[in-house]
Amino acid sequence: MFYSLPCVTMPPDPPALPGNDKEAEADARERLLAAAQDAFAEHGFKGATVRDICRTAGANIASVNYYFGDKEKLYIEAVKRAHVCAGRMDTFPVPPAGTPPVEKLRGFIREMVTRMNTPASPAAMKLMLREMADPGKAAHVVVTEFIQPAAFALRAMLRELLPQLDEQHLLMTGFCIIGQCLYYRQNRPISELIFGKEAIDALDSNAVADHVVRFSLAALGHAVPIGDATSGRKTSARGKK
Amino acid sequence: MFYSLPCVTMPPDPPALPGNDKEAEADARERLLAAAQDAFAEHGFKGATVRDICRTAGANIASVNYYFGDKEKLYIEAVKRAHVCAGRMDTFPVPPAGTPPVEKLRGFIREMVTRMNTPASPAAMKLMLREMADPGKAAHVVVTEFIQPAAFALRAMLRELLPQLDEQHLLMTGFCIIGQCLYYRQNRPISELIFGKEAIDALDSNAVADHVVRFSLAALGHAVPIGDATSGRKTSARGKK
DNA sequence: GAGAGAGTAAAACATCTGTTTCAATCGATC
DNA sequence: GATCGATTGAAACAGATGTTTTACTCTCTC
Repeated sequence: MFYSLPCVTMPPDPPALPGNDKEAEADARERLLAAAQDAFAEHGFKGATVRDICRTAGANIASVNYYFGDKEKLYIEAVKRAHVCAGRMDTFPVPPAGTPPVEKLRGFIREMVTRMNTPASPAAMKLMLREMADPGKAAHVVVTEFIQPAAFALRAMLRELLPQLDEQHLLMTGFCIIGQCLYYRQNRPISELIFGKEAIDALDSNAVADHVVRFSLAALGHAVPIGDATSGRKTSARGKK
Repeated sequence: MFYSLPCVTMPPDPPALPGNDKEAEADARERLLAAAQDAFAEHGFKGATVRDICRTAGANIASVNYYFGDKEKLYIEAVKRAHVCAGRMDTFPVPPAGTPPVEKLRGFIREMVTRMNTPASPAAMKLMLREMADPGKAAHVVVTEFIQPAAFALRAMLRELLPQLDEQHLLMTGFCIIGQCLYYRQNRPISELIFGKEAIDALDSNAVADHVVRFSLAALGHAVPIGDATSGRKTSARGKK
């Protein structure tokens, strides 16, 4: 199992904060960022108010101007911080050389689903998803540092796995996989409304990861299809191709 | 091909509007709803302003109070209207009796992807997706009338197709399929940022539908896996089970 | 200890936003 | 034509919100 996280797994300390060797009280700037992250995640950019953020952070109204300039710059910084807290996607563990393509893909999907469903910081993940659903000024950061590396890694794996597939179908295949990974978190509230909160809560994160892996690999012909004998864990099941 | 739409395919006239036999000018209430739909779709509930909506609708500020009471009630009505414009999911065409389960599923997925990617009213779809991503007071309507029927229909098909699967895996399988259907529209802006607008625009809606169908059916063992011989269109390819 | 500079506190500002008020207008009915 | 109800128009209101200003308090340096 090569995908043990080598990077941050807990909400990390403020990354490389100058002069932050204090004991208990965090920097005001850092408190503002943390409060902003929560508030923006919960209410969006428009919905969150700087007054509320400052109150939560125990700082004065003027401090957001002092440290960040204005609300929007604070927002962008909060998103940047969130993408670190949520676990940067470009820090995906690299499988050891010689790992079979199918195994690489399996590890990737598992990692993706796991990170989505049990993020180190739920608020950070929520904020990132919000920015993804409605890209604004901060989307560039999220895409460049968080998503694009993962997307390109996935595409490389698929190309290795399906060398005969044209670009467009390769792209769509990646979307099919990512779509599944994103669904559970992106649409969890709605799923709960449809099927009831209990039914959704009952879904174990590991079981979801396993299922998405099997579904995707089966679609690619590298696992036993869903619904077949329960031992559907073998890698290259059918001797086709 | 049984899934030709029997219901609305164009932005329908205001449904059952009392005394609307006029020629050109629409009811002020209807103009407000239309403008609100666009504004809320574009900027969200907080971001859209009643002043802007009224200006677009050519109505007075007081009219939103007069016709709807307040901004939130206008929002709810706009969402209700949107879910009609976007094509109610409970109006899915029913396949003729005796249709094989696989064909039913194939038709369902195709219909779903098509409706998502080429909606009658893009703004309406955008507003619905917004409400789904961040469920508020209007989510209940969207879920009950738009999504739940489709979700239950899908689950019934899957149960018919995979009778030996337990409830949880049935649920997850449905999520895997819906996740793919939703991805392209829900994350189109981000996809464009990652791979470039041209690459995404180049994806034909029909090709996407075909691909999602094949990916899903292959995962269920009812189509040739992705990457196999290009003739992957047969229904029950492998002679297993 | 004086001075400088970083950080904080409280108030004020200007603008925007949802909502309300109240008079004016229009159209049909008696 | 007068009356009544529905609808519209313009202005005003009250509150919230992002931002700025100004004075104050530390802490560190000289």
